[in-house]
Amino acid sequence: MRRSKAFIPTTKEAPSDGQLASHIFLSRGGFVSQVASGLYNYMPLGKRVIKKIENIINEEMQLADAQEVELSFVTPADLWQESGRIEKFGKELLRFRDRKENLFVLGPTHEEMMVDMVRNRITSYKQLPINLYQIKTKFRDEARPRFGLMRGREFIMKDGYSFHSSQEDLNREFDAMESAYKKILIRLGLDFRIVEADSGAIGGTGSKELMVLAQSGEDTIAVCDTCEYGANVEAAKRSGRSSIPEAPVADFNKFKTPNIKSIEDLENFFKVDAYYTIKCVAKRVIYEEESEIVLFFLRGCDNLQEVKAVNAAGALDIADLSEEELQEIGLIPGFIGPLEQDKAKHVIDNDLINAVNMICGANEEDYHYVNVDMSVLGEAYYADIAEVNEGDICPCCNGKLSFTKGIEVGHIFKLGTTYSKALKAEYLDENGKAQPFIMGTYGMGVSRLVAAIIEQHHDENGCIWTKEAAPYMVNIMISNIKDTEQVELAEELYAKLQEAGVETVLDDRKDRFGFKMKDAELIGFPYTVIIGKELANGLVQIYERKSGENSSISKELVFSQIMKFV
RNA sequence: CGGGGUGUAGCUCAGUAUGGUUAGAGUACCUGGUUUGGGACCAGGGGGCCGAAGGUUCGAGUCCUUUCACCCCGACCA
Repeated sequence: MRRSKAFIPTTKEAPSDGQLASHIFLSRGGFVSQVASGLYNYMPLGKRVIKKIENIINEEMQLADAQEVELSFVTPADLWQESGRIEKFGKELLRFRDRKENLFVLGPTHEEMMVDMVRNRITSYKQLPINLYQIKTKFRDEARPRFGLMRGREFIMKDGYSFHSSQEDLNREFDAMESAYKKILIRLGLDFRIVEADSGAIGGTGSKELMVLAQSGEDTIAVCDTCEYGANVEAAKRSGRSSIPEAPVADFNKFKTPNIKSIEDLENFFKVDAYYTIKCVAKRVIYEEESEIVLFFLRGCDNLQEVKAVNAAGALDIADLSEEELQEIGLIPGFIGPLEQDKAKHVIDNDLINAVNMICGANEEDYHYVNVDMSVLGEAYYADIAEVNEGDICPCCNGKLSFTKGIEVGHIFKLGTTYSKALKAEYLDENGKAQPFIMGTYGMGVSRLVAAIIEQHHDENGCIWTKEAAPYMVNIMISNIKDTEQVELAEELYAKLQEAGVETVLDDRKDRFGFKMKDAELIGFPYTVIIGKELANGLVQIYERKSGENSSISKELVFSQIMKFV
């Protein structure tokens, strides 16, 4: 492409709403432009990068025997009724009616549609397994789109669904998809981690997220410093703590604790580590039809992990509540304890099973119990509801956990029969008996990957594209367009590279050296061939964007050198 | 959905407290010339319903009311 003819509107100035490097540079570099909140146009460079990523996905999916399809973007609301997700998804579903007043939904993900396509067409176990996927625009009416392509409302996603006649076969496919996804991210040059995750509203087990490591990531993940274990904090487990403080010595007693309401107050008052205190986090737990107050008890040094809490309560959601609401049911905020009290449902963290030497609220104004032995509770409801802390011991080895931030670019999980049952999608097994499909689902955010690559690969001057994702591999920069010798060599090299199948831009604009170099750095071509004043000595330079290194080479050798690099 | 902020040239922003020539700057763009190794210089030029609607006033970018859009923090997020 001749730069003089290319539609690549770069700007010196960052958009006023740019927060992240990816947003700023993709916008300044002329890759994307915003049209409304969470909606973006892809300009030529952006479109090329999208295609690069799609091609890699397609190649790896083919190797894994997955078949590409394309489902209608507009989906009948009936299907969403059938699966029950029209309520679950809520306002994120963009709904509208056609001229005949039929209700439709813009697809935010396509489980229902894919199941609908397969049901009554795949009818025998002999036709299984099958893995179908598409790369398609999705729409979720996010409450708050942000960070450019990272969290848009309209976005491009690869979503795949597999159908099986046994759990074992699903497990096999799941592993195959995990390794295919790994390959894709490796090819894109990303530093990532596969972590255990919560499966969210879709339901299912064996949920894993592919996280690109970046400080700007929206997810916090716990990783082990010794083994491969990694998990979203929403799901992270621990086997213990790196150190357990010395236990306080006391007899069981009810103790006057005037106005001592917080864990911090207790620590100071009793001179005891928060580990030996019991914290009560009261929440309103919301179910499909009703809601109730639930008391979550944990060690004072831990925090409630809300996703775990929702799962433990078998709820749809949880919400904060006020002190007044607690008082209404006879609880005294600051002094709530799990003993001799059944004003609301209790969920107690696993780490408190048989815990001893504990201090907890006495359910009486200004009183706490000391030296509580939790085993006196007998049969209580225990669950894992605490968020792991940095320094906790890995559940898989003896390493320590630490936190890092990640961008979720992929999510795979085993759906089981959630959708096939709801939508009555069945096949006949060996015995001629109808069975619901056992399903897996595999998602990868294509447009989000564009942003994730830049989050991980940029510097203060702009984008640094990895080779497999770069919109163009080589930029040939003519320093002085009036120098016919420079122009001739550039044209010759341009023709040769194009013939060799190397995606090349020829910067034949009339601008000056500095301007064109800044522009090349902003766009982030992996290589720029500088044809300039050194040509008088028979030399040109190859500038490598990643290292910033500029190496001189004779004009005769530049073509073969470039071919070696790409 | 709660809290806060911003809408003026393609882009980044002044101007709005205190209403008063023809609404400004930088940058980008067009023409001509100079320049050509790190976002050049000179000269000339085009580009605006000041987010929208209503109101107050002799007069509104500026004051009042309504509304829309976008951004930030939070809630939310397969």
